[in-house]
Amino acid sequence: MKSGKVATIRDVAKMAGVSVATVSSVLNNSKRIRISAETRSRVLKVAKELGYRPLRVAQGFRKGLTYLIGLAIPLQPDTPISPFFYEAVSGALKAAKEKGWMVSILGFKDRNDELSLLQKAVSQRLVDGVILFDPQERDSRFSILKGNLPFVVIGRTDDPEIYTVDNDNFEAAKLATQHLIGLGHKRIAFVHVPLSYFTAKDRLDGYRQALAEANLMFCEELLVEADGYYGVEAGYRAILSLMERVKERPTAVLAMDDTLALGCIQAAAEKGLKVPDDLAVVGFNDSAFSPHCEPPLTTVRIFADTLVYYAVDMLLRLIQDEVVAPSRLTVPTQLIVRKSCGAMR
Amino acid sequence: MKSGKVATIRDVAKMAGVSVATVSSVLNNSKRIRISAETRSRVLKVAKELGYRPLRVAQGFRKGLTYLIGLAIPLQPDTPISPFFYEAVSGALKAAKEKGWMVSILGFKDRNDELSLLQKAVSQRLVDGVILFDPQERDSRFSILKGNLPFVVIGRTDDPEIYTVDNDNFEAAKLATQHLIGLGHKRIAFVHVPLSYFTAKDRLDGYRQALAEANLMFCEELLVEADGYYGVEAGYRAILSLMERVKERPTAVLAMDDTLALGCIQAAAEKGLKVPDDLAVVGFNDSAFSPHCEPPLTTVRIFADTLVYYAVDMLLRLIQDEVVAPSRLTVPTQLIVRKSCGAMR
DNA sequence: CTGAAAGCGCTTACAG
DNA sequence: CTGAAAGCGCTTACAG
Repeated sequence: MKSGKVATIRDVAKMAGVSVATVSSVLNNSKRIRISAETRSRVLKVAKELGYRPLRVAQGFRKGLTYLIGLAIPLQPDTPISPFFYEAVSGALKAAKEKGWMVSILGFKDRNDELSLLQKAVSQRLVDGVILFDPQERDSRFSILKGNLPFVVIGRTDDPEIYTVDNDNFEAAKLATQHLIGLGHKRIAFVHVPLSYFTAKDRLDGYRQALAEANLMFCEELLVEADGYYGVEAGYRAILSLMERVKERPTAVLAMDDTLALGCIQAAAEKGLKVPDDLAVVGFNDSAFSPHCEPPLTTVRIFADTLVYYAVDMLLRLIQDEVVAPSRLTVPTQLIVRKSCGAMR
Repeated sequence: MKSGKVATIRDVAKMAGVSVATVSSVLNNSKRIRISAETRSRVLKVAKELGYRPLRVAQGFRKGLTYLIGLAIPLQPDTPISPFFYEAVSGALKAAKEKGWMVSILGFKDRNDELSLLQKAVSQRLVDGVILFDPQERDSRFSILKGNLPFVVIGRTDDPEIYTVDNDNFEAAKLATQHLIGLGHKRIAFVHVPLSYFTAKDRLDGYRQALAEANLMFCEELLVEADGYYGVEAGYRAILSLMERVKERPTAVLAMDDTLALGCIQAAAEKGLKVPDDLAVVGFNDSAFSPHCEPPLTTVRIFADTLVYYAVDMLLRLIQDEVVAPSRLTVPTQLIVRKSCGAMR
């Protein structure tokens, strides 16, 4: 199972009767240097005959590159599968492939694990750059990377120097809320993750803006933070605790994720509330189960692949010291109306 | 955003007053060589002070390694999300991390794309080894890799020289079929992917074995090949076409994947058949939507993370020329009973 | 027990 | 237009 011997640049040079420098120049199309058409075609022919391709590690070593982009992704076995990251990988791969880079998954269990991973990525130069997800306020990941390893964040940050690609969370939440308002709802709960996450903050702002524009009162009591970050269980507990402490029940709920939304549906069923009649539910992410759960879930689709495609494209420019025009990109979202919001009656 | 200067082994050697060879030996704990405790601790101290960690590419280049494992994974934007691969990545990461390797996703669109990717992986040594999925008869991927790049296959193969880790498809399908037989079913349809895939072949065998042991007749007409490989649509079309051409309808269906099973449920609903009363349905994979669809899907869970964990572990031994005891490992599966099979009434 | 040196396979100034 | 040489940062025989 050991690898066979492969031709090196020296073999090609020898067989073509030129120097290794010439072979390298031909193969890399370096404009720095002009090669006669005759020499060029001879080199190309020999290279082809020998099946020669430059070793990636050798090139990388020489140029101080790994040709690897790292995706820092949470990967706990017990966590609900997130199609978001599957799509994210897909988008990253597409952008990387176009420029000859590869994608490596930097999986971590928790925040500390992520930090030590990034530390390692910096000190050992495991990758040429990193894509980060889910930025928070005073995000300690940034200080590890800043000045040491190029990175692009999926989401929004405070720091204008940081390159980001974000979906338009403000607009998305505003649209979803307006959709519910249009359906006649006045008391709309909002199930969110901690507001230290910019995503949560922005969606809350969009939610409030929609209420304000409709002249509806914003009620602090209709906000509830899911205790387990994302997940069906967390959504279940969140909406139940809200129901218990509130005098007048909400007639609709906007949840920051489909898993949270699903938890709300299950809690409603248990309380004898029908979805969407007694409680309209809208989620985020258009997860794999969303079209198939009962009732099918109205949700805001995030284009994770597009998001990450642009992020990796940006990152590769940073790595190659190209001029990167906008430091922050925004990708729109899409409201997918199904039955759980009650619009399809 | 450029990286700052990092200490090299030479810096450490100079500051510790030793040679680079000594620093390397200390840091790598090479037993080949004995270092005085005093020298060792001095080197360690200096290395720590300078925050020195050997550059991964430099080490790799020297040793002819990339420290990268490639996962050859299908990645079409329009394909249903497969939690299988998400779990697979998770398992690969775990095994790789334990031995200091990284995981790179080799994403491809179709078979040809995969072949050229593997070709590139070989000629440019993009990775040290590859994990392959979904083996077929006369699988052309093997000839590209054999003798050129170590690889382990998730699934079964004909070639005894190839290292494999497989879930027990025969037993899984047998158990699922027996479960349906136990529920009183005699006409059980089997929706499968092309039988050139060993997974399909083995499951068909398990299905037949269960029928035989229960003295039920095997009816060729109850077999149907999904035309679009996997996917809800494919399952939908498959079961409908079977229903049309068969004189007596099946009362149950075993589908090779949850997406296919879901398609069967939707087709049944359209035909006015109730699941599970008129048609019991069992799938494979325990997908994200399976607990949440209507009715919740009975399914055979595949432990993709375990499967790939062992595969990567095996692969790393092959790469490091360690003795690899068994060349083929089998991981059990688990039948998860929900409502779609009718056992929960 | 430790050091000096070779060399992994490339690319890139530098000569000519 | 092309070649000879340096060197990226390590590890590993080889001396001593």
